Amino acid sequence: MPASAGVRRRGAVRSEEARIAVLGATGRLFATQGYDHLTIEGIAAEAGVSKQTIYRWWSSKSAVVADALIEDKLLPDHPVVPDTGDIRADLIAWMQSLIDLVAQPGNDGLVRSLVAAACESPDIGTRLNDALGITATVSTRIEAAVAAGQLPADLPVMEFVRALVGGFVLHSLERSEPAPDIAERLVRALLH
Amino acid sequence: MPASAGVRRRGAVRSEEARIAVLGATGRLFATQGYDHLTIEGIAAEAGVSKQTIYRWWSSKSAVVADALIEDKLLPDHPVVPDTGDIRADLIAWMQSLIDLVAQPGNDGLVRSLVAAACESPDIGTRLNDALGITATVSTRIEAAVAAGQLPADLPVMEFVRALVGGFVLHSLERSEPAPDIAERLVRALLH
DNA sequence: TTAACTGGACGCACCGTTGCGAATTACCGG
DNA sequence: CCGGTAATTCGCAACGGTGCGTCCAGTTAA
Repeated sequence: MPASAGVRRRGAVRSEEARIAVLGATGRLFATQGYDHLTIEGIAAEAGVSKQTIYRWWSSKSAVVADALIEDKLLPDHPVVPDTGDIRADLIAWMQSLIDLVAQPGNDGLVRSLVAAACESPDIGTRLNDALGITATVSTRIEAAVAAGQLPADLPVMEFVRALVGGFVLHSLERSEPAPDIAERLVRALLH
Repeated sequence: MPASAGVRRRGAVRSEEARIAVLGATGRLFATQGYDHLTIEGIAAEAGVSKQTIYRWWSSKSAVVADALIEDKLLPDHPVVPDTGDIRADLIAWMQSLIDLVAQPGNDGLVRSLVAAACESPDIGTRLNDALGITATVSTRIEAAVAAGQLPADLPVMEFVRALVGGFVLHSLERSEPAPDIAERLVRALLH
């Protein structure tokens, strides 16, 4: 009798090795080529796996990317918001580290790729938030500032975070020359 | 002798008719299918034009889209920021009309398509700003508010606009249930 | 004469699907 | 306990379809 309540399955079991290989290959190709040049056939080749194995378990390119995102195969470590008690300085420092991150060579198209992926699939958009933890880490810091009386109690935290991140995203998409004080200006636009 | 200083060209001249047809077809297909399902072959067929004619004058899909954007073939009329003297109310009204615009049936994927296009081509991102006039119309209103003393004199206007629009974009990408007071909350996140 | 146009064809890449043989794993009757 | 059978996985290979970007031939217009 099966230990679990699930119906007993018959036949070969899913290859964990193949699953890992696919997600790893997706991460590597995503990093080097970006989202839009990512292909199922390319992933299959890189992973040393048959195309059918991918189609059996994932419904689309965006589904694979979403899973790779969850398993942290896609992104380098992302900065967390510091908490020195000075909300403005903390946000500026965090924003600056974000900007430095995407300014590193090899990360040119990172934001672009992530946004493109989010455009294609509703899942990715929401999972991006969860996986990156951006919303979580920033909003807890904001709420702490609200509790400390540094920000008004009725501040719509969710929308504040969205405006902050959205400003960063638009800035990245414009690919303009990065003004050195852009982090400070962006935060000051929100905290005046 | 040619009137202009340019070297006299021989042979047929570029067909303005074909150019207009291409940009018009691009606008129609963009509206109905969105950016990512837009194809050169589809545009050629819709415009009643040979594929070669498109490739002769534009280098890529994004180039065609960028040109269509410039000629105002892509977007419905976009709202302008009112000026009642109350900056907060004006911004909320404007943001609400933006939200209503993309909430209309048929405009579901509009923001998504525009952002996807902006991801693919640097031109489109910057031209989007110019063509929509978003940056211009909002920032003049903001500057008026600054002049009226309703906003601090050292407010980074550019970044303020980016945060506002960016918040709207991220909200659109998430495709979540649109909270009825989202416009008011977004503006309040910036103006507290 | 020269350049732009149409129409059609090409090879290439990738899509998403299907069929096949081989391997793996549970069940079931002897 | 053992061997057969059914179910399910895998890899390999092919299919038709679509769009890409290019090229060529023939026609039309300055």
